[in-house]
Amino acid sequence: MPRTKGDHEARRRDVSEAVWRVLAAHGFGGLTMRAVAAELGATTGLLTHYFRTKRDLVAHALDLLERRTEARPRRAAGPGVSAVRAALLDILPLTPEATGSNRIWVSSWDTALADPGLSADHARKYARSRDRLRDLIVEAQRLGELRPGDPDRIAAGAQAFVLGLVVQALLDAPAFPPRRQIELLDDHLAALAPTRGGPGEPHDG
Amino acid sequence: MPRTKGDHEARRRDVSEAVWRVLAAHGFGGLTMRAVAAELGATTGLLTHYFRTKRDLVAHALDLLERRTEARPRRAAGPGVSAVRAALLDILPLTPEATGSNRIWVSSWDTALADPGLSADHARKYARSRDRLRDLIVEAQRLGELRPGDPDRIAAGAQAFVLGLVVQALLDAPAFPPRRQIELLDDHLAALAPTRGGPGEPHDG
DNA sequence: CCATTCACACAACAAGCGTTACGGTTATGT
DNA sequence: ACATAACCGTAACGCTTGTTGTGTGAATGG
Repeated sequence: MPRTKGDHEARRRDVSEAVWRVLAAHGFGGLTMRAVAAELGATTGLLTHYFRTKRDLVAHALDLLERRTEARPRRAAGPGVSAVRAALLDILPLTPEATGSNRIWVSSWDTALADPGLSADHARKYARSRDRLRDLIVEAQRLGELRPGDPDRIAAGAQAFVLGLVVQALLDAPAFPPRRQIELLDDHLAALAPTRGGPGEPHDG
Repeated sequence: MPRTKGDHEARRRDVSEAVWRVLAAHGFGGLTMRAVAAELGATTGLLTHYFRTKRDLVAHALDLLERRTEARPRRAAGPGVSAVRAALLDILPLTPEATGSNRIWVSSWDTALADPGLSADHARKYARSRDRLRDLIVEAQRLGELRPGDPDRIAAGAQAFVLGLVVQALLDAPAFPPRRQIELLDDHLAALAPTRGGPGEPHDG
């Protein structure tokens, strides 16, 4: 019975992608039903057919963006500090696609800060990311590629650094081209390297 | 002739402070003329009397916030790494007032990213802050309290770190109380300390 | 003490918003 | 083939928005 065969969920994906494009271009302040519909080459009738309310529409778009970001192909890397580096590189806006995603997340903070529920969602999201990073750091420490120290703190520090770098790169792209972002990330990692001759050498047992 | 004597500029300050309060509470998405007027205990008639348009109103409020932030009393500190630490501590949301200011700036990124002109304003602002930080870092290096290395890069790294920490602290206040923020900042600075026995010891000339 | 002028409340405006109702078209199941 | 139901364009709704115009009261200058 459907005009386009039963891929109801595929249509919702199309709509969400239009939401992403509008958000990346005009932010939450410019996100209207009509703008999304126009971006999709359709009318608001389509939108309300697939989403009850604007809130649902945005929630689905952000949820899908998060899951897609989480499921995207990751940079391959050996264990140790190399894996930490790869995980952090995966966050930075080094490609147009990553730039778009990051733009959306940064923009979403305005709405999130005004709504405790959304703030909690974001907090959970970043806490999970921090935990994953911590595991990689523990492994790198075990291999003696990172100096010893509370891995939770090192993870929180690295995450803060990368997050701030994302913001800088978005607001001042010319000053933070990919090469510079990578350079700064490597500086940060170098500062976490084991001190030569001090504690933190590889364990051997 | 004025009802309240000629402090035209003082009234504009009052209005701007109401804007700050609305922004800190409801973000840019909740910033309306009526909301500002209500916060002020007045009507929109007052607002339009002092500002031609909403754009002017917001611009003045943010401009004033920036100047006030820049002119506020700074943490006293000796020269060297202590001054770097103090400058970075001055940015973090360690007090309710600093939390409010940071909330506003983070929220403003949504609007800024959608407008190249505003993005450029922000870029200039952060570049200036980075330059000031760089000067402090150069001095700390000269005193042998910071390891050698391109001071511009160290400044950019420290600024990114602090900026990201601000975001984390705002979105997840329970996980980042003042003590934890300071702890993480000190971790970052410790990682920049001169390596014992390596290069970077104090010059004596 | 009167004319003037600033300060601001009040009310109205058009435009744009999210949302709802409806109707025509099209593919499917029987 | 026919009934059915999903798809979605069209149009209207009530509401909120930024902005404008008008009017009133208070303070001032001559």
